[in-house]
Amino acid sequence: MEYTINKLAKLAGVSTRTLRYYDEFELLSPGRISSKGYRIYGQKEIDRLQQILFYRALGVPLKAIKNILSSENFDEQVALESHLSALLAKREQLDLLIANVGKSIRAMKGEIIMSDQEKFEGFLKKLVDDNERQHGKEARGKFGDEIVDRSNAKVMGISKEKYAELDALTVELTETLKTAFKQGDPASELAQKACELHKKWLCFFWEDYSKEAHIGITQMYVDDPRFTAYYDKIAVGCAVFLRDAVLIYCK
Amino acid sequence: MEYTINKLAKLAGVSTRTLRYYDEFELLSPGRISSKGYRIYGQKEIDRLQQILFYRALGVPLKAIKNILSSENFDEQVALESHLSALLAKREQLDLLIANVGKSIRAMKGEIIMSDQEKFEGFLKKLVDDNERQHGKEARGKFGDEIVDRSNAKVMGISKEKYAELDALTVELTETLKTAFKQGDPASELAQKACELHKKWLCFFWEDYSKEAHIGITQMYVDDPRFTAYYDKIAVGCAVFLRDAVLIYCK
DNA sequence: TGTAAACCATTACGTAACGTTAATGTCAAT
DNA sequence: ATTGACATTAACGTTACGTAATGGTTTACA
Repeated sequence: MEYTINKLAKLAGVSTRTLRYYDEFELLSPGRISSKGYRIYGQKEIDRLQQILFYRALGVPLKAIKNILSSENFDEQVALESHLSALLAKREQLDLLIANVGKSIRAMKGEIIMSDQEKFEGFLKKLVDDNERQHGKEARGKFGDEIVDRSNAKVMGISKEKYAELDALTVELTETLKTAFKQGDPASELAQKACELHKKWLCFFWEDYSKEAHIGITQMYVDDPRFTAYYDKIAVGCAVFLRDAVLIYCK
Repeated sequence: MEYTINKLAKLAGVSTRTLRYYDEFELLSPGRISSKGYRIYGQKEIDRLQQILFYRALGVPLKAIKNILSSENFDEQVALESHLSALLAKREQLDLLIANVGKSIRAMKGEIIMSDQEKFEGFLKKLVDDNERQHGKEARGKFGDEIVDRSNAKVMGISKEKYAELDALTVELTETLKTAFKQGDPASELAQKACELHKKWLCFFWEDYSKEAHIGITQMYVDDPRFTAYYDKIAVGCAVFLRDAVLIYCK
């Protein structure tokens, strides 16, 4: 089967300009030229274009593609197989980005807090592993493996409706806490109500609730600058206030 | 936390040139300038850079990113959510490419033959959407939303090793089915083994396996010309053969 | 058989998003 | 006081095409 430039362009989903450029660049020359100077592409060129587009989709520069395809020891099968693993790697990278966006959405909803580093995790595949591991370690050190694992599983599998519920709860908690903080007494009724809401909020993530863990996590809000920053966004000193209130609540 | 240009560049995994360019382009200006003219970035800028890189990763031109971020009614949450769906679409595109490469490898091994059109399928995203949507619709009609949704989720989350496993399984299934078909008896041991392999293959995508669904889908292979074509590429009449074998298998 | 629409060609300037180099000033530590 | 890492601006280079402008060719059809 032979194709003119337009036919091939449509088949492959590229512009004619691209094909002319590839010709000029000597990356893909037409199989033959018609009597009036038209470019005619044959089977060989189609297959080569397929290869080119494969590599292009991977972000390989045209110059490099040229080298790859013209190298003496170019084994199509090996090339495709390594190509496949490159694509799979790219997908992993993409999955990371997706996870990161999901995380950002949850962060915005106030469900979690992201550190500056975490904010770029999706872009830095290298750093990710270590980061994640370390972050996990921290939390694990304080509350044990099981709770974290189960809470993770719970976050992952949360349903749409649950999400909305959680969202509403977050707003209520924030508002209550803000008002209680203004009054200034951690033992006040409102402050204790905030504690209850906070407990409910935690139970979205925890399989088992315990007073010790509740106290532990609010203490962590105070100790860890990232969490402190988050609660202090509501009002400066709020993290400490919440911890004090929870200490009374759990007494 | 404040960052100099180099610190921020390392944190975010971009070059300092890029940050200076973004400044010049008025896409991301430093929060303040030191007495000696150094760029100093603060929290606000970090968050903005994160947004920028998100969109950049999607291939959105900087000019457009500028518009998006500066638009009056820019709702971060909505933006992130639409962003997420864009990423998911991108992954679908990538999955298609991966499938295409896998196909090419098998084509090279002489197992299948690809038409010129098929050779470029992975690159034509426009066709994908319609296809995918139509495909989804049909399957939903027959098995209900839930199974499809869950199976999608499963495909999405498939890992590298799992993919290799699936690929190997596909090859084995094809070979077994081909041989069994040649013998001609849907009740034969080999045909029943093909059914078992097919079940295993399905379980890669299905959360819950049931005999009814198994029979249903093989019937669909017969009813839907696209699927029929696929299985008949192995051998003409193969779709019917598989359905008959599965009817016995599930009896 | 004429003619418009569709398709082919080359030439050439435009662009996006930085990379790179050069020339020079600043900071921290020895 | 020097050294090396880091900061600045200025300006030209690069990649992979897009987008005219200008003109010849093929095809459809009235």
